[in-house]
Order: sequence, then structure tokens, then C-alpha cells
Amino acid sequence: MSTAADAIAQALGVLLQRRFRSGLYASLTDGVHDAVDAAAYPVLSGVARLGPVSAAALGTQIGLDRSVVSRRAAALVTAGLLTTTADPDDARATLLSLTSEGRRVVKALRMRLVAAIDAHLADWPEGQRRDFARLFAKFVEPGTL
Amino acid sequence: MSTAADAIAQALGVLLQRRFRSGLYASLTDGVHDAVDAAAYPVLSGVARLGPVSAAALGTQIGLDRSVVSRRAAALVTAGLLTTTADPDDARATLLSLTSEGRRVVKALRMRLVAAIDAHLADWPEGQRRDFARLFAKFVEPGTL
DNA sequence: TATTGTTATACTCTATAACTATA
DNA sequence: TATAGTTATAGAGTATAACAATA
Repeated sequence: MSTAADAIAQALGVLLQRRFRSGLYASLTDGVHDAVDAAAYPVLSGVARLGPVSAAALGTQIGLDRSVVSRRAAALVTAGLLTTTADPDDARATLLSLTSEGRRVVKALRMRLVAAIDAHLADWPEGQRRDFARLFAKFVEPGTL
Repeated sequence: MSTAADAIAQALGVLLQRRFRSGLYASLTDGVHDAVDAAAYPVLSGVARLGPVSAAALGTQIGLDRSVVSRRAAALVTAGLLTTTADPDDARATLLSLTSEGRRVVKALRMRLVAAIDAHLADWPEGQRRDFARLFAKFVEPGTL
């Protein structure tokens, strides 16, 4: 019977609402680039985070089937945000990388997200900001849940 | 240029991954009741939280269109977890309430979620648990984001 | 035999639109 | 007029299955 767990459960419920996720991603991606929307976001930022990566490996990391990654990536390649190179170690695989335009878009998205969070925490005392950032990062570490 | 916002942005990205949401809700609802899955969860817990409530009002609160709430609620009524009563103040509206079976299921789901969070925080110092719960609740308060 | 990328297909969830009844 | 609930329809996003190529 934990009051902390109760409060966390409730807060988690808010974040996991579809409205929160799609609303946040839609506002982040709106107007940044024609080919980037809430669905393309995880693929694009995944490639940014994981460097040259195959569709199968990226899918495993971001929780999408390789077929979905393949289709999204193809659209981002057409749009000039991703590029493909042959994997020198495995002729079956194709590695996905950001183009310079892709890097520009990822950077813009990242800045928007950080700016939105900064604005949201504008009136928080610095100590609380720091504490929350540290504890939130710890909370999402792999493990239970 | 905020280190805190950077860390929060990254943690948020983890929580908003589809895998996290569907995985959590699937594990919570698995085996609890045939009619309850990840899609029914928000409707059922919404009725639990908001008491007798109309489909339109519930939809507004949980971020779903009333048509979706209507369909999900109908299934939950058929399954014996929800019951409908006429709104004495508005003959257009139908109020959704939990049946005793619905209360049992909601209680079980709630216990599972709290238990999962408690287990996840098992090795956290009590002070950190309390701090995180408080700051996390504050973070999800309506506003920017 | 297993895995990669790709494509066609089906499934799940949701929003939109249209309808009737009531405010 | 506006809003409630309902239903049919369409849309978005994803997973599954099957294929050829490579491991």
C-alpha cells in the first residue's frame, strides 16, 4: 500500500493517454518537414540515436516490426532525410543513416522538444528541475514495468 | 540549454514508445477478464475515476471521441462490467457506472499496476520515491507540453 | 535452417459523418 | 441551434505472412 506508487500510477496514466503522445509529437513535427510526422518521428530519431543501423535492428530497439521500419525508412529516403548503404559485414542488411538534411531536421525536432520542456518547467525551482530529471531518468531505466 | 530538459526529453521518449504503453497495459490486463484489454482499460478506469458519467463527458476526459467510448462501453456492458442508467437531469444522456464485477476488475487492475510500480521502486530510498511521485505528478499537470 | 529487406494483406484502434432524440 | 448516443464508413498505424537473397 504505497501512496507514492498510487501517485505515480496516476501520472503515468496521463502520459500514456493517446492524446498526450500524438499531441506532443504532432506539435513537435508540425511544419518541420513535409515527410516528418508523428509516425516518422521514432524512426528518424532512432537512426539519429543508433547511428548506421539496419531496419531489423532499429525495429527491435524502438519496438516496431522491421516491415514497418522498412516502409517508413523508404519514405524518409525518398524525402532526402535518410540514406542507405550496404552493410560491409552482411550482404543481406542495408544500413540506414541520416543525410545532412536529416541531421538538420533531427536537430530542429530536438530543440523544439527541449524548448517545450523548458517552458513547461519555467516556474520550477532549479533544484526541483534537477531532481526530477535525475529521478525520471532513473525511473525509465530498463527493469520491471 | 538545459541539462535537465535534455534528460527529461530522453526519459519521455522511452515512456512514449508504443512498446512501453502497449506492453504495460497488456501485462496489466492479461488474464484479468476476457472483455478487458489495452483498449478497454482507459474506458473502464475512466468510469471508475469519474463515477457515473456520460460517454461524451468521459470521452472528453480521457481523450477519445464519444463514438469510441460508446462502442467500448457497449462491449463492457455486454460483458457485465458496466451498467447504464438514465441521466435524471438530461434525457439525452446515459450514465455509465461500474457493476460489482466491474469494481472487482478495476480493483484487480489497480492492484497490479501499483504492485508493478512498487516492485520497480523496490530498491529506491523512501525519500526518492516520495520526491519522484510528487514531482512526476506536478510534471503531468495540465499546461504546456 | 535462419535472417534480411520488401511487399501484400489483414487487423486494431480511432476519427468523421450522418442519423434520431432531446435540450 | 446545439448536444447526447449510436452506427457506418474511412483513415492511420501496425503486425503477420510470404517471397527472394544471403548467412
